[in-house]
Amino acid sequence: MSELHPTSDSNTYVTVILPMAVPKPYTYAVPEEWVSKVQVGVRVEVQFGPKRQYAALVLEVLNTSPGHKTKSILSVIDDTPIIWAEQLRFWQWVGQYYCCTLGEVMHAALPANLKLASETSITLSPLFEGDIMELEDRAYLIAEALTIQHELTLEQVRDILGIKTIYPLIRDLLDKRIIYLKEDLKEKFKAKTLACVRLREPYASQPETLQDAFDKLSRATRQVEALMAFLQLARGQDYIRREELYKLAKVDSSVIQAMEKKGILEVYEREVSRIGGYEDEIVEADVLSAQQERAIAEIHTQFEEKNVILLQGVTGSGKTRVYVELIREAMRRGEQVLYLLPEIALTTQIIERLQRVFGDQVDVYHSRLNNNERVEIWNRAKEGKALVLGARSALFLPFRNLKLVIIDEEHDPSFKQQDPNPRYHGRDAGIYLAQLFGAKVLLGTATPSVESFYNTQVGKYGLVRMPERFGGLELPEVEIVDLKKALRAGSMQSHFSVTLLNEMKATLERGEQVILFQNRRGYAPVYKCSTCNWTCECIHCDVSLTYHKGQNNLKCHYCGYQTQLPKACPACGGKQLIVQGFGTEKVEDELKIFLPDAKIGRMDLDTVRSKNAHTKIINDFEEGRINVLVGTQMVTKGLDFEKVGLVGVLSADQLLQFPDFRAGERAFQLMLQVAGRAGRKHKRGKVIIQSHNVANPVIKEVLDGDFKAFYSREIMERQEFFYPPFYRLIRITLKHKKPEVVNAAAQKYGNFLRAKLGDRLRGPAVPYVGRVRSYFLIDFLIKLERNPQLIANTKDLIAAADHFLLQEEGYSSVKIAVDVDPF
DNA sequence: AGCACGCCGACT
DNA sequence: GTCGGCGTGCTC
Ligand SMILES: [Zn+2]
Ligand SMILES: [Zn+2]
Repeated sequence: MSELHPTSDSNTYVTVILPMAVPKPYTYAVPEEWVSKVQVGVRVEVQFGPKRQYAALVLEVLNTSPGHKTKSILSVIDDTPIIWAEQLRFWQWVGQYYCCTLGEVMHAALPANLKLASETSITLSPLFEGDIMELEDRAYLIAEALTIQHELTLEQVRDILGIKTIYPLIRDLLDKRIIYLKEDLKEKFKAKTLACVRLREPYASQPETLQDAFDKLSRATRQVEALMAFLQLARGQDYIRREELYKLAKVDSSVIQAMEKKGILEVYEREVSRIGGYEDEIVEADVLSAQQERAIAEIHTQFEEKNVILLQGVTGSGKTRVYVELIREAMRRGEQVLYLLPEIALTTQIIERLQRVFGDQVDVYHSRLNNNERVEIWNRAKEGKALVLGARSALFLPFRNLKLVIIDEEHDPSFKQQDPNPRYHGRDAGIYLAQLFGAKVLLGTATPSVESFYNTQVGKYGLVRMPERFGGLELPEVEIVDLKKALRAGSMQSHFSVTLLNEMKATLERGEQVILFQNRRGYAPVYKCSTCNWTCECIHCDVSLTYHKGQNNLKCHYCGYQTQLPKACPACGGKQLIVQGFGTEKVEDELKIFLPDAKIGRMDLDTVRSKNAHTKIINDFEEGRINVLVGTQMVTKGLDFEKVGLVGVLSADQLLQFPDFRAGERAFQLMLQVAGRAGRKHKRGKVIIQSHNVANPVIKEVLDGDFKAFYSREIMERQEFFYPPFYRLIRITLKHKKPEVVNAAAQKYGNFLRAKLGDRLRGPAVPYVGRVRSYFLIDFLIKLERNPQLIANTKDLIAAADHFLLQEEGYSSVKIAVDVDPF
């Protein structure tokens, strides 16, 4: 069963990282035959436990026996390391800083194709067209088995071949694209296109020839109708979608195909983000604005002293153009650049813009790629690809000469990984990574995070400002509507003040567009009995269910649980069930009544879920098929604002009520970001913010667009109440299916920590949502002065507390999540 | 993370 | 009597 590989000992050993949550590295012996190939950073095939094999990563090569029994590695998978020394050091920092194991970091860092394990499934590539007879013996056996069985786990492959060492072979087959990992069936990522229809020549450029076309079609009535429908559509818009034509002319593809054959129409694929939008003009402009020139010069000067610079530029100031210039310079020096964005901001628009400037010098790394594409980008980064545009996880790519890291939308909370370990912050980890490489960091945003701005104030970061919009575009005018007053005056129509409704009407009459922001999806967050106040709640979580009118059901936004609407109140039998609060769906619904002629669209998680929906909504908005767009925070990103005359924030209160210390900061950022969407080329845009609590200082600061005032007030509060950037926070969450177990565990765990931490420990406390996915939760919060020794000791203490609790009888199944810098 | 080992309740 | 539930500990 556990006999070792029948090879001679070499007295060479390796310590390896296993791609999972085991606490420490493990040591394996290296048989003579593999000694020459083994080196730090290559993967080796190892047996771990009685029956599982993994691709582990070599952390060290040792020449002395570890003094305990070892297994031998089964093979060396790679000829060259898959990561450089810098990445290994980065992994170690991430593990230490964010309190997780190296294995968890490895798991997050490597693309799936580099993480083989015995349960990994493979399939034959549908694209493989070679003759399997020509494959080498073992490859042939695998390929043959796959033609019969379609799918095999690596465990089964091992059985079929009857040998232990299979990973190098698997790697080779993956490299040659003969096999795929199972989850790979994701289709190749490509730029989104829409099928459109246009006239062929000469009809397109010479309208007078159209009569000939009609003559050609004379006997085909359906085709004549289709052509008329086409011409009708063409009067209102530049591009006509095939779907639209089908709908209006009530024809199907056969009719259009017939017309294609006759040389009248043609169907073509059009890329959705059009060329020549306002942002494009800025990015590709040959001439820099004076402000951009100044910013670039200042960045150069400040980089001589500072490693990190915060570039604070209003929406539309042309920050991207500044990045382009800095990227060009780095490329000329043969350096690598990483351009990091929040995942949702990584839209086709920005990708294509950079591709138009840098051609194939740019790679894009994001979650929509399939496994093969990921590995390709991985390998090119290792070979020195000049520019990688990516989301958080791109930090782990094996750069070797990284000299510039651009982190755009620096303030965005989605840079923080929330759930599985490592719970790292893309911006903070990016700054550390840059330091490892001696690279410079440019943080860009219109609304800096309090931390980053603080760092500019204490001289740690440089600061460069771009206060004006490119091409003299004016910043929008902001108006606050006091909902208390409006309510008293009886001038509210549901959630809309008269001010907002009138302004919307006026905007639409001028042919401009409106964006409405409400940061909550669904119809209403609460569905309850009007007689006894009973509320529909999730059966797995302690939250009320959100009513979704479109699907006519109730949904939990924490676990996805869905249920039908109750006919009567289960508590009192009452038949009067009502909603409370409102989300985007309700806003959309009511607008259809208040503005019957408006073309209303909605953009939130529910409407963009299907494959092309997101792109389609953005495209509809850009081309005017939507003139009122209702949405959640998604509307703050990727929309061309050229024709947006008005932005409305329906409820600022909901943003300000958030139960953590960042509520004010988030609200300020979101409101200014969404306000930044307003602004037309030649006219000033307008922003209306509705609030019940106009006395809240954040409202006034947004009104004035006054970041400085916001910052000064906020930073004082942070100091007074022991919050970042003055104090460091670590949140620890205990979870268990039984409330009494988690309560008792929290008691013990808290006592253990409190003995050393005293008042620095807050809790135990039931969090805002006390039960999620059937797990009961208890939170602790540790507030630490910014003293490296204290922080290091505390992390050790937490590790000790975890160990202490888990070995205590009855608590071994309590889950502990440590989150460093949680908010 | 998985997997084996071991100790208690409810079935053939 | 055994089957299988989970709680516990270990994996080089
Ligand atoms: Zn009731
Ligand atoms: Zn739930």
